[in-house]
Amino acid sequence: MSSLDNPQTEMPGEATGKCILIVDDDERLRDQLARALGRRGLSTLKAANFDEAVEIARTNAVELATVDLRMPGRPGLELIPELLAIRPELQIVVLTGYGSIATAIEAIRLGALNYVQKPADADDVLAAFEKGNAPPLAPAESDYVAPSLARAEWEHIQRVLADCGGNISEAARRLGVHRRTLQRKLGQFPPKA
Amino acid sequence: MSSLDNPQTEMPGEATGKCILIVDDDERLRDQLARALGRRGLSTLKAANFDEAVEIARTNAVELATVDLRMPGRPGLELIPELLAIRPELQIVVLTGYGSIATAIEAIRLGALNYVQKPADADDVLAAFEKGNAPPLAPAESDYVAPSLARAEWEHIQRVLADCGGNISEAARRLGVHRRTLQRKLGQFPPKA
DNA sequence: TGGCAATGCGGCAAAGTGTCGCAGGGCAAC
DNA sequence: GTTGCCCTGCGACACTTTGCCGCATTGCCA
Repeated sequence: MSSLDNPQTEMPGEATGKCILIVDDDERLRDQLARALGRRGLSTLKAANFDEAVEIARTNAVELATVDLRMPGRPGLELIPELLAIRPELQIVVLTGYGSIATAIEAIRLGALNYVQKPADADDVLAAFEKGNAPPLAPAESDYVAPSLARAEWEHIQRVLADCGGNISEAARRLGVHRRTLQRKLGQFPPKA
Repeated sequence: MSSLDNPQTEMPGEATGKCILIVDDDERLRDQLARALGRRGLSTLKAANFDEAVEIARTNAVELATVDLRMPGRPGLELIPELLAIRPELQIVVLTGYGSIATAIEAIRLGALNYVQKPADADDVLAAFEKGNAPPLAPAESDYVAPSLARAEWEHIQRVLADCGGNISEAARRLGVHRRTLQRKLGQFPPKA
């Protein structure tokens, strides 16, 4: 258990040393992600909304960006072409709470590199940049098999919960289940498959 | 209630008269879709796998195509660049049983126009072609609200069931629930939201 | 300091689920 | 034909989960 095999603090990857802009309206998530990415050797910049992001992109030589879809003001989807207009070489990964195939497609069409659903940690984000740069047509066969009902339910719960900033009561309302029930479900293990 | 407003048989759309290639290994679904599209004024061609699709694309002036991801032999994802190499103007919509964001992104990267999950009828497919041709970022904010747990479960069940060709026993196995339970769930109403 | 909302947890009736079994239908091999 | 296999629908029953109550505690904000 030496520090050698600790992916938390030592990440090879091509991203090391690059400058990344993190756009998210949730301050806690933003700071947490920034800190984690900083620990992996990236230099980080933060923006809470459309205008801040544009301003920072104009004045800093950012190379990577993560963009939250849902923000007060103009949505993250609109930010993608805007950022690309400023810096055409920018690699953008969309990071969203509750993701849908429709918005994922939109994001890719608009020039995003990849699309990640919360909850996502720094490693997920970095992996998304790498996968986005890899040549396409890699998808594993595992993508072709449907998850079990329990698994699908758990994933959906996690997404909505992340989208509610961890607020169980709010998530329960959105999910249309009783708070007590959600609470009990969360106490269970994540189903394997 | 005149026949005027019957979308089943009278569809305006720009697709009318075009030649569409339907690639799907499930003969029943393929024929059904072909018939429905034919009724809407398209001329249809059918293929059951990679090789048949390539052959038909070579010898026919197809303008549109729907491609199933999962087929015996080479998967539909690989078919996309192959078809585009033969006919660069071809507009391809991916039609898949159980869809994931990952494969949707791959499909778009590979040049597909859009991505539709089964169960999908002819109108869904035509709508996908139209949406794919529309400029991005027009619509869609409605995608931002999470479906209820019951709704999400129902949608997942429908996808897997479609993927199993309507075979309830098989779907139950894949979903990890008892056949009797699936049977009971299917007897319920589709949840509204 | 008093609302207000969120959290965790106990308990209980109601609803849902797993697991039997049985009868019937379609289909391919013998 | 008939044997075997798998699918389907449905009834019954024990067991689990859910909805819904309550209560105590915590954090926030005016």
